[in-house]
Amino acid sequence: MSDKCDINSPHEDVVKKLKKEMPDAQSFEKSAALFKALCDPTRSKIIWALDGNELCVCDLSELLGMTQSAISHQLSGLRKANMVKFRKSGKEVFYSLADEHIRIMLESGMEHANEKEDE
Amino acid sequence: MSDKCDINSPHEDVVKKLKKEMPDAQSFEKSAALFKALCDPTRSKIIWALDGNELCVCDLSELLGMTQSAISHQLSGLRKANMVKFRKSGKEVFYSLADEHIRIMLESGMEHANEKEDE
DNA sequence: AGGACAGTTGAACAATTGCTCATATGTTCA
DNA sequence: TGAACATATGAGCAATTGTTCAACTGTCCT
Repeated sequence: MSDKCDINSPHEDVVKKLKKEMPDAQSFEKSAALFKALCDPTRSKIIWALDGNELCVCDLSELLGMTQSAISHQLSGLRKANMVKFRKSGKEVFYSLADEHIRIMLESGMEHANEKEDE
Repeated sequence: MSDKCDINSPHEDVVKKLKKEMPDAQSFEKSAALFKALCDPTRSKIIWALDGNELCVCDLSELLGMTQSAISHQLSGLRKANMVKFRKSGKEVFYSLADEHIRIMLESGMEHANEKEDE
């Protein structure tokens, strides 16, 4: 833990206030989980592609130029996080977005990232 | 790569269209980097705390109940990603948010994560 | 100068990640 | 039934992550 920084710091009050206002750990965990789905390019491509489209693993595999297995593994993670849902039809499995939030987050993330040409 | 799924798939057109519309790899990398700052609870707590407040390492360390070293390492990462800026004053180093986007993203992420009580 | 404090940094480590490869399941069609 | 296909999954592996620990830099104060 902290070696107890200067108790008379001019920031003591702010820290105290923040401690009270700070959302509980679980809230941070949840939002982190949401962002986790988007912090990997492969996953964000998948989510981008599924935005408005119902696609099978094979479609995604071709679109992203990646192994069917790699895609399937990622989808499995997104499934566990309730970010995508799926529908089986014969041999194929069609995936689509299960979460409205994640779509919105990706869209604004992509916007922001591209406004940020300053680095 | 893909073992070439059924070429006559009813989704071939969609895939073709998506291939054309798909943003370049770099765009995805950039947005992923933005989300990466937020996908870890420690980092998102730091960003939350710095939202509107200029805090020193020690303040953050006390607020989060974590080692000063752990905080410093995380800040170093956020610095490299241009997410935070800092100002030295005597022994202390004051950090603040350098990026408007990240603030907005965290806020909406926290909102969305908490609306999502359904799991 | 010397001690105390704030912060940074690098090495080390366990845990996690993202992928590949091989294999398994389940479906369609001849 | 058996071959071909779409997908899922587990083991294995290299790379990355998040933290700790110890050592270091720089500043203030006496």
